[in-house]
Amino acid sequence: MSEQNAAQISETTAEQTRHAILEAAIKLFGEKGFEATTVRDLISEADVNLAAVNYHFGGKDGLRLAAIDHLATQFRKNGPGLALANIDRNAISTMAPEEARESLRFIMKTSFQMAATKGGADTRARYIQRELIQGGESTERFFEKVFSLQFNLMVQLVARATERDVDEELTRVRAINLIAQSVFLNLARPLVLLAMGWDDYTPDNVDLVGDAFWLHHG
Amino acid sequence: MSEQNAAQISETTAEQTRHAILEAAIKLFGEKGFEATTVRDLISEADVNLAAVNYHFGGKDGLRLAAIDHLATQFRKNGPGLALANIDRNAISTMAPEEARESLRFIMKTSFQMAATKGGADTRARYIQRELIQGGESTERFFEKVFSLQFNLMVQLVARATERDVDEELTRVRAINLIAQSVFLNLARPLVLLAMGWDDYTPDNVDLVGDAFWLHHG
DNA sequence: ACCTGTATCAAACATTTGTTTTATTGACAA
DNA sequence: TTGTCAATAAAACAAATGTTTGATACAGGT
Repeated sequence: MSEQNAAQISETTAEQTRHAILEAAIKLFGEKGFEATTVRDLISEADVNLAAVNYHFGGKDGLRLAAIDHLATQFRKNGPGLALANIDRNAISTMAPEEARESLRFIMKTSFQMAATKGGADTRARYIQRELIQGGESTERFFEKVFSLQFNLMVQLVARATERDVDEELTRVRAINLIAQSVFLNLARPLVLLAMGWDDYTPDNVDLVGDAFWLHHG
Repeated sequence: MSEQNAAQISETTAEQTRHAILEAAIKLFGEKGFEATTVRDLISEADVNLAAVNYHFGGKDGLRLAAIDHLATQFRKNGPGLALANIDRNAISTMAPEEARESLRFIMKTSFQMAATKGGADTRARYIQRELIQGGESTERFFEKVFSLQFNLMVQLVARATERDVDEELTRVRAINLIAQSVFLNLARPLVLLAMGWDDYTPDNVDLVGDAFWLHHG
């Protein structure tokens, strides 16, 4: 166990810096965007040495990809996956439309609430949503690691809610349009606050938004 | 008229460079983002001298604001405002719900179609949508110059479609959620294409999307 | 005690980036 | 022709940025 201990101990302290850098990356990339965030911003936020980013992640671009993986792990545990986890996946195919709609509304409210609430979850969500629109490798990585699974569950629920088939493109686009509403309200927060005349997303505001999503079928 | 002519002629050629730079800015800011676009990228795209950006707009930041103003003008003529223009604004308040819904669907289809179709309009839309999420001065500028007017019309239509009051916050959020769907499908195009298994927004795809927006009331 | 390899640190490096400077052009008026 | 002034062009500048280098600390194994 000797060499394991050696590895363990050194990796433990190293893991702290790795973690600090990843958290800083998610925070700053989410707030200001990837290009606008400098390596010196990152190491200042994480309180580590300048060379640490290159040493541990091979560079700024490497950090970007590592941050997605890091986030994907967290996201599966604490993200909207949590809301989806309460749904019995095997039961979806036999759900009544009304029940599927209720599940969808619950998921929408919960995921938006988590994303909009201050305290870490919001910057994480903001980072993810920035990557979504970026295109390129990071978007593909995020899609397969995080988005794909949950999206398919949404599609199944929408299919039941609208009494249509899961394979229909219309069903899939409708699922996207549900996600769009939640994402936009977070990503375009500055504009939404202006349009609503709000100063911030208060609990009351979040409640109201949760009831305003369009999700009935036509 | 002598000094006017002098001004006119020189301003004419100068206006060409101004215009070329503005178009390049909208294109590149939309494609890559503001920070990721260098002044040298811009002058290369516009085929003008390096100093031209600073000479005409005072700097990269000045160009950003000027591009919004430039876009606001075009947008009022050729943007979604066109779709809204077909609606008799005075008639909205007495519209039947069904008629208001039809108007909304028409606006959604038309504006998405224009934004998704290649040929200039798409990069313009992408630029606008990037500014929306940016925050800060540019977002405020865009909100008051472009978004505000059209948003209020949407609110009025949603109010009629859902038979609720224009002053209700629920009505306003619902209007935002309509816009969200169209914006997201354009802005998150890389993700949407992955999720749908599409290569691009073909006319058929655009048609399908146009029918998939959620806008019935509940 | 000595060696080994990982991790951290300060300093420096090579580019890139936004901006400025200086010179030149070209059109129009006198 | 000559002078004037807005516009353009090429070169240079200073600051910022991602990355690399060489030295040092330090823990664990021999």
